Amino acid sequence: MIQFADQALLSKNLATILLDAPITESLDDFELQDPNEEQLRELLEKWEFRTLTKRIFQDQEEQQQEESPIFKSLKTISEVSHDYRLIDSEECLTELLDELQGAKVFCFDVETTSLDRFQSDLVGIAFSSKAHEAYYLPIERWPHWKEKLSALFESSSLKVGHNLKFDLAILSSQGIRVNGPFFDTMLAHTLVAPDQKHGMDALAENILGYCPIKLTDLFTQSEQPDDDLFASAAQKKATKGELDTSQIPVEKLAQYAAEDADVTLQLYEKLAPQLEELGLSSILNEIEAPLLPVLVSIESEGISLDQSVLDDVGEKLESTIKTLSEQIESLAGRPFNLNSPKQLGEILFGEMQLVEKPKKTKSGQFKTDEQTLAALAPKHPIIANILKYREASKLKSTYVDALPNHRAPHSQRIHTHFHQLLTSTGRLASSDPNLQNIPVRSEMGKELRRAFTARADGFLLLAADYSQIELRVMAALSGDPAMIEAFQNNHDIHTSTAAKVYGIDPSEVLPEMRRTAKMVNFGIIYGISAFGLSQRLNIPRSEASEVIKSYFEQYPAIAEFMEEVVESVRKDGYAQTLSGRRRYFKEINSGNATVRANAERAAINSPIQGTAADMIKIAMVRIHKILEGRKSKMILQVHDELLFDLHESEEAQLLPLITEAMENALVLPNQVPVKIDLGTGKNWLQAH
DNA sequence: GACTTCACG
DNA sequence: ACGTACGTGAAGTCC
Repeated sequence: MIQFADQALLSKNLATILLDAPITESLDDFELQDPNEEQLRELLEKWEFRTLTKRIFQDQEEQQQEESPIFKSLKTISEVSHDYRLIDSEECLTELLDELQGAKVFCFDVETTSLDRFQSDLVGIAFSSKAHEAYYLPIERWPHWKEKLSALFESSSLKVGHNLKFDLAILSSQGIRVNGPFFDTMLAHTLVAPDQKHGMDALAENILGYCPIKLTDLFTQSEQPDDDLFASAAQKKATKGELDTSQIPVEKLAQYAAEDADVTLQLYEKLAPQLEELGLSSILNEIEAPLLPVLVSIESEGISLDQSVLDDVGEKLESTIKTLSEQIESLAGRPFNLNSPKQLGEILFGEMQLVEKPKKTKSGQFKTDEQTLAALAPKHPIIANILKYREASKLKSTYVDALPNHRAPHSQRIHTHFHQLLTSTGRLASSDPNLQNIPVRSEMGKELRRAFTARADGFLLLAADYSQIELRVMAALSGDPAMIEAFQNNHDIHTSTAAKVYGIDPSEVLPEMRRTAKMVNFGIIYGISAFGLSQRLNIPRSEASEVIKSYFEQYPAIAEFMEEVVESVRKDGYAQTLSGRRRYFKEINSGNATVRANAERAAINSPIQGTAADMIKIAMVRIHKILEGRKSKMILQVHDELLFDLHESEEAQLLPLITEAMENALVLPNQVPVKIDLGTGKNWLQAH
């Protein structure tokens, strides 16, 4: 029941507060002068007690005022009622199970001692299947919790959670099998509003108008629970250590955990229809949600790292770095920090004056990137040494030195984090460590791939790559007959392009021509410009223009496709992949030509890169099912490649199954075939 | 924390 | 006249 002491005062202050608030829809009808009780009630229901008090408190804190009348009056408003229960008896547990087993949808949220998925203990699990109602089960008090709950997790109910990858990882490490379907409110919100924040607190406030208790607040000790809310806000930065939830009294934690589960379920109820309205449900239901357990599995498997290989490569790099530093400093005439682009720029262009007018970066420093330096190589021997130093130094610090620190204590393997919807195109991203940018292009860099090995004797690494996937996607989306024909006849696409562009027979294509054609093909995917191409190929812009013109004459449908994408983004505001994944471009109609051109290139690239991402994600889901119950495991995804720890006994059987799953994950339009290259070996280098 | 550079697809 | 290839993450410097 909502009550308030001084209606007039309350409404005035509420209006002030709410005008700054993100939820404004209900304010349109809000009569500021004389709000009636009904309107206030509506607002209060939307915002709830804690959200309001938080805002008022912040306001008061900023102005360093005494406790305001509004503050006092709000204390008299009762919270929107909820029923959060600590499961401390068999009766209560039975009640939970009865309720959840009958529910088509329920939400759960695990509480742990740490955010590290491999070094945290399970403390408790909260459940909710109805708004404003939730249960919290403390693991400590239920030694046989697995037997009690396993059927629930294996049920076919829709499992809702926020950042489910974490919860699934924790439960999986406990040996609990959790069956889908899943609905992750974080993923859902990322699809619905990619530019906003997706943390639960942000969502609770922006979507539900509700401000949940912060976990950090539970650590502040207080004699009077009533004052916690206000005391903790004042000292919110006081405690920022380990968030070990097992240190919190169970009754307190129960309220927090239950609230999270409750809020998450309420978020699901809001987000599911939004997703449906935008036509994004199938992306979540058919691709991203099924991918969750696959990523959990990949991350938990990890990959073996052979330290002796790293040591060998590291030693070589070390001596290269030492020799080169000495040579460079002697050529420069004085010692300086080789790792500082600023200092290097001053040496090369300030002191040595290698060029008339050196290129500058945005902030006015001398440019010293590889492209700039490579052009200066003939001018002075120091340049070649600097480039070699840069390469060695990069390999040493980013890979040789850093990778071993990521070895997990429990497995001695490397477990990357995959970010499912971080990118704007739909690709995965990998971090801590990033295993999607392990060197392969340079000879020295390649050697590092020998350090990534099969898990044990009897296993091999299998690399399965999509061949030219983005060009195939572009051929399919554009429907260009010439490019489609090249793929259907399994021709080398760059040679074929060179032959067309130069008007010669494929047999007459010289390596240089093929190289140019390859750059053009890539350039097209990136939303080509004559300037960009001329830079990469080191040719005059006029020449680049000619090549592009000839390209579009040979592949007219590709030119049309590019225009159509830009046109539809101008009209609808977004580009989409074959599966309907969207990316919005608000700058597509910018008055600034540069900004607009950037948006246009990104818009052209999006459906291509994004469709390829859709395809491999679907393939991963399919392959994960195929591998169920087998020794072989999927262990990595690198955009167009999947890496497996393959048991030798399963090789003959699995290779065709994996190939089929990848080839047919997403059927491309216009009969464009999809091709897979396979390779095996004891390490990642050999597997290619 | 911004900036620069460079590893990958 | 302007200033671009698309998408990422990490390490190092420097303020």
